[in-house]
Amino acid sequence: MGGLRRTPRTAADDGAERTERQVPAALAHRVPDLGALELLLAVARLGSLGGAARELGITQPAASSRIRSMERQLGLALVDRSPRGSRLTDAGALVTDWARRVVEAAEAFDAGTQALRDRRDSRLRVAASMTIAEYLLPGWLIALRGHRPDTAVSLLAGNSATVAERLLAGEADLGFVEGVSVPAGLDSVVIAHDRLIVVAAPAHPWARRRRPLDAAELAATPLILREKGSGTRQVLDAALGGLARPLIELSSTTAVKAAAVSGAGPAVLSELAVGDELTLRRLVTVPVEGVALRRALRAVWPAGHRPAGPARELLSLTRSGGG
Amino acid sequence: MGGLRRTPRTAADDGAERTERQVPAALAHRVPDLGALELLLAVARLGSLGGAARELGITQPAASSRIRSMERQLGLALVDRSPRGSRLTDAGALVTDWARRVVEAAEAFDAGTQALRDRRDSRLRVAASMTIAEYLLPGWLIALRGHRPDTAVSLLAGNSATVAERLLAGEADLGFVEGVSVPAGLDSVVIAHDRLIVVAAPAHPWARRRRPLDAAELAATPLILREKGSGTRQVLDAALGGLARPLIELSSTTAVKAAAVSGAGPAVLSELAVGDELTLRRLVTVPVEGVALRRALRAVWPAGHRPAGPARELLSLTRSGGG
DNA sequence: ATCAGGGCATAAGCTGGATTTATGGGCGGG
DNA sequence: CCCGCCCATAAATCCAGCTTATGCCCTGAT
Repeated sequence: MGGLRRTPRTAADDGAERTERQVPAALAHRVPDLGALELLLAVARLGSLGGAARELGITQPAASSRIRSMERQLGLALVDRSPRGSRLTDAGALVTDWARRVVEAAEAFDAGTQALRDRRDSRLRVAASMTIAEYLLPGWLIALRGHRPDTAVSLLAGNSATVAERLLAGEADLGFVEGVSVPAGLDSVVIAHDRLIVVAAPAHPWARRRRPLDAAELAATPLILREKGSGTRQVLDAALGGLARPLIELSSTTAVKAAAVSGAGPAVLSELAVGDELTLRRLVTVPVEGVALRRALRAVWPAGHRPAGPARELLSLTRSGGG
Repeated sequence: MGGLRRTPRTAADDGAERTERQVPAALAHRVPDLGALELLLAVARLGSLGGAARELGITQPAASSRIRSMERQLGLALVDRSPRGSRLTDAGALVTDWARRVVEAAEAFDAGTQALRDRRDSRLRVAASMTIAEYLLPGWLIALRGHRPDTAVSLLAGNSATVAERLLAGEADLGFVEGVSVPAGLDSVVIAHDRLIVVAAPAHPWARRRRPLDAAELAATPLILREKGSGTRQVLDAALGGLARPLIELSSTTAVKAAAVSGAGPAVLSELAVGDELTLRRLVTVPVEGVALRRALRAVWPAGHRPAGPARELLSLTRSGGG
């Protein structure tokens, strides 16, 4: 039914010599598409298939059929239909909760890509460091959309220097940086804090360590690190007195995570970046003491030009946020 | 193009009297489907369209066309093609990071629904309280799948009493509960901790509160709560001495969140449940002091029957996890 | 120099899933 | 007792994505 429609030719031909993948079929074949998940959320909220259909701008039979095929695909009864409405089954309630998380991630994706696209004619131009753009900004944009639905936002992501440059050139209205120091010519306010943590693959000796690492041990061990100049690296170098020894230097958080997961060595990363890896136990935190790995996340703007209008709105959404 | 194909008839007919929705078009029309996102991740990892196509079991032209149409849909150049491979553009790297979060949520969805479906013939039968089933278990299942790909797991979600019942009836091998006490006849181990937090809509007076609430104030104020008998409610009642005053009682975490977001009043919820609402600032935490709102999450099993085989495996994955 | 190989693009044909319109059957309130 | 809301089924349509079949580009080896 919902599975592979036909054995793809490539798989049939060289299946013998190909190494078997962990995931036998693509995820997309086992997970309903976003439209179906959205529909399910609407049904849960409104208590009726027809109502959900109206909200999404499709007809009632379309909604009915789509829910039904989702139930077939999952092999689960999700909604109890009755002549006076539809309610979620127990399984349906749980599935809907998981679906909600997928949809929320998709909303963040949407908000992010939209900002990346709207480079021109936008009312609010934001420049942000990579970590903030990656992990925090989409959520802020969704919140902003909730308060001011018609504010088009554009996003430029880069390092602290780029952010400062754009702000000073008048090409951005508000910036976000995570470094240790505020670039010259900018005013700032701390909006949140973030901690760097030491992580290692579960098989690494440090993963079983009880006694916290101290600065000397950390400085003496070669680590998987972001490149010099990144916000993360700056903080670490400052905390250790410029001594961090790189095992490898990589240019993205993702690459650092991947290297650490593969067991190449311990890494230092923002706690924002490793949530999933920790809960999946692909990485383990290594306790550390006596090292100042907390860092401030700051909103910045050209000195003297207090944010106004949409920029002020966004700023107020971010302050005292998470972290 | 990717947008609305045609104005749906319902929208054309009664658009005038319908209240305008926040979201003008369905999310699914603005976000590439999961297959495309998976493909993008594969391209990022492998550095070639053809390689990604092979990994997903499709042909190279299909991958090429799909990436291209995703770029058109998003209005962004995501990959730099060259005669010797493809690399992500700067925008592409950011988009890929956001895409990864969508795919991870989809993986959790898949792991969860699969466990819900595999009720029969599974090698490991898990019973879990709602909160754990909702927020933690899918991640554990993904991790377990990584270590033991062929372990079929079935999930039964319920309250603490149900979990105990199933374990004692031999219908489940391992359970997870979040209550204050361990049900009779079960052995247990604490695998993590969770805190209950008091939240309110940003417009609520408590949202601006600096001085922490104390137990007396909390007990004196009507709160949005889960029903009596839920793990959350048990902990709160115990912490306040059985005094929690309900403003409304609702039967799911989701319903409690929705009520709190809508401004009906303050609510008490697990911190696991409100991550997104806090970062989106739809809810704000209210500081509390002198109330023991920390609770243990426990793995449980029939007294004397130490988990073995797959159950032991899963248990070891969950211990010293997050929290 | 030349050729093989990996990588990407374009074109044409096919298929399946999702949608729409049209219609029918249950249940409950005025 | 009938009207309204809700859901299901049936038939026709349409589009998005897939496959096969080629062609071009670049690189590195012979």
